Amino acid sequence: MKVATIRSVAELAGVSTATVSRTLAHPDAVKRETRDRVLEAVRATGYVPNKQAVDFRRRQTRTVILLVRDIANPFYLDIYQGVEEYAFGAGYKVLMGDARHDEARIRHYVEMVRKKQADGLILMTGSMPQTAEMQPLPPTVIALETIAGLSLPTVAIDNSAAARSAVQHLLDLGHRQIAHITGPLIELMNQKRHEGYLAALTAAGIAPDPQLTRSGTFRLDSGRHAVRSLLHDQVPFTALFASNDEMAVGAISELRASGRRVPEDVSVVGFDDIVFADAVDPPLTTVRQQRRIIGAKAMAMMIDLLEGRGGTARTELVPTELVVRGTTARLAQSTRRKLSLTERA
Amino acid sequence: MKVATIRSVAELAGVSTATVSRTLAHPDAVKRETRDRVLEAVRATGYVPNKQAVDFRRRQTRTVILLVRDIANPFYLDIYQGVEEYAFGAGYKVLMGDARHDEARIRHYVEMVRKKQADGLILMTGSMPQTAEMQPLPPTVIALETIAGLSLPTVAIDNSAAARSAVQHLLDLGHRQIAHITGPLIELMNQKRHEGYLAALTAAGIAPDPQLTRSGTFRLDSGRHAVRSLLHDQVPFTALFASNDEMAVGAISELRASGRRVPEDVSVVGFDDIVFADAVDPPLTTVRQQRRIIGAKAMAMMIDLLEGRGGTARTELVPTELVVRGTTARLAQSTRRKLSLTERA
DNA sequence: CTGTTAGCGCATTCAA
DNA sequence: TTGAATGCGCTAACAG
Repeated sequence: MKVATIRSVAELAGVSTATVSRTLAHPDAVKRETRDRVLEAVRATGYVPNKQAVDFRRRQTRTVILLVRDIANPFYLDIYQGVEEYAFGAGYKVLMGDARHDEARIRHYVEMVRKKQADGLILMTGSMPQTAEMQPLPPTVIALETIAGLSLPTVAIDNSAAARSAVQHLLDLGHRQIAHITGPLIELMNQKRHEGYLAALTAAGIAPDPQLTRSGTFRLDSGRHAVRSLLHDQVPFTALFASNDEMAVGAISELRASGRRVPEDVSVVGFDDIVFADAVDPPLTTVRQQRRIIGAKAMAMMIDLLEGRGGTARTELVPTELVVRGTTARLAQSTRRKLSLTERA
Repeated sequence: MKVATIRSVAELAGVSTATVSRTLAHPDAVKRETRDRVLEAVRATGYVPNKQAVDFRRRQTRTVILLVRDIANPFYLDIYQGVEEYAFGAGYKVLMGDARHDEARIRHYVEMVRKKQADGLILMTGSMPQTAEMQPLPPTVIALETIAGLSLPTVAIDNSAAARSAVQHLLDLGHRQIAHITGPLIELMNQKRHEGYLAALTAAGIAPDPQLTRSGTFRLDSGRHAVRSLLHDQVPFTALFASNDEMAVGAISELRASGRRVPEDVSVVGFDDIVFADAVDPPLTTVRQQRRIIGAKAMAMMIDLLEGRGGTARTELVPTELVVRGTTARLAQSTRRKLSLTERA
């Protein structure tokens, strides 16, 4: 089937293609009468401007790549939603790219910008190849990550403060022996969360016990493993802070398997507030990251960057929020007594 | 910063732009010596072909739109992964569009194909506006859905057989009073699942009790509501089949709240095998849909369609699989006795 | 095997 | 206010 082009419209309306173009882009630069004739011809032909040609001509793609660590992680879905929503409104498209911790894939997506398949890059990976051929960097915004050696517009949360509030909640409930399952500590984000944990304890006059910290991988199983290892080492604890919800869920499952109840015997706090945090039983107390807002903000910064309102590399903080649900409870007297006995023994 | 074009490469190599183009696209249609000179010039200039120009010239976008009902549903994420993976390998891009049960949004994404922003459409919505201006339809593949009045290449599962296997599992465990929480029955998919449920019962010589069927919305809460309404109506049941996992999780949570244990008092089977099916406690018995495979297959069909190996509108079935985990158990003697007493009373 | 030519569909000068 | 002319960057006839 033949698609109408600007030429066919121009011929039908008896004007030049330039006038058709103008009528559609700047209607008030065209005499009323001409405009009506053109619009009528547009209607008659069913003409729809070929966006590919328009974008080519304007040397823009109106496409942004959202590059994430792992596309299968629902966490990024919410981010994507925020990005897409904002982009949709502004007439942009969003391509989600899966980095998979694979340099080649990352490189591929960065290359897409050079190949004019996208205008910019929202990075949610912890790294980026910085070879010479990657220079200069495309318009880039970073979300929730930090990339060593790069200073770019960033939307972030205060990981340390967020972790601290989670641990403070446990302290407020009377807990003193609080374990931490961290994320991979190579990443600054996870170091920050651990710092927050330590800071909360220290501020409460508790000397952090290194035995209480176990490092995980963010995967559910690593939450299980961490608990198993804590129990194996017979480290007493009445509460546990996990640096993400999946590990928290894994931890709870392992605690149960060992005969401990949550929250009666052990309180658990997660991080992220993923979709299922509210659905597990009991519903998970956790630190909420407003992912859609984070996504939308990143896209907004991206558009600023692309459309010249760039400003300098600033960082915008999105607030987090502790959501108290069913996995945390006041430290029970009995537990407290039992533990003191254990300690004395 | 200036980007090298094919012209600059041609000048540096002392050849025509056509030769540069050829060298890159059909290397062996070029004399060895020339080729080397061109490649050297490419290296020297850091030339990368402008994909936008290439695609424009070839009137293709190498982009496919994956249009889903609700982008926030992690279910589609796995589909997306399958689609993206296959597309990545074939040099295609994938744009995920959010239909949100909104005709206007659907129309928008269908329009994108007409505007040459995408080559084709993978539909995962239950409907599609079929106004005159939407004709003719763009290259379209349907996944896991059926759209009334449209006969298009489709990748599907056998919903009826899958549901039947789930219910058969419950029958095998000795259950006779099996409830079904359906998805929205306007959709063929959900009718089919309900048919499978009925067929399994009938084949086992059980007359289905309409009271045991409750319709849900696929959302977690509707699982809760369905159970609440079953209990309120005092319909006895020892097992429950939910047409998706979220409703199953909601149902379990409500069963627990009412003092019933899963699976000791009530067995539960879900549908989908979403990421969290394995993480809830106890892990959910469910029907697995191989979503990545479904996605990949849909993309494969799309490419066939676009690249002319189209064939006719065929349907490919992807097998499902019952995954037995912890929420189903043999009907307990005690329960059986209690129920008979109830029935007699 | 290579160069010349001719667009793809559109937006944007520049003149009129 | 409008039209003619130009070219974005590239590929694909066609001729040589």
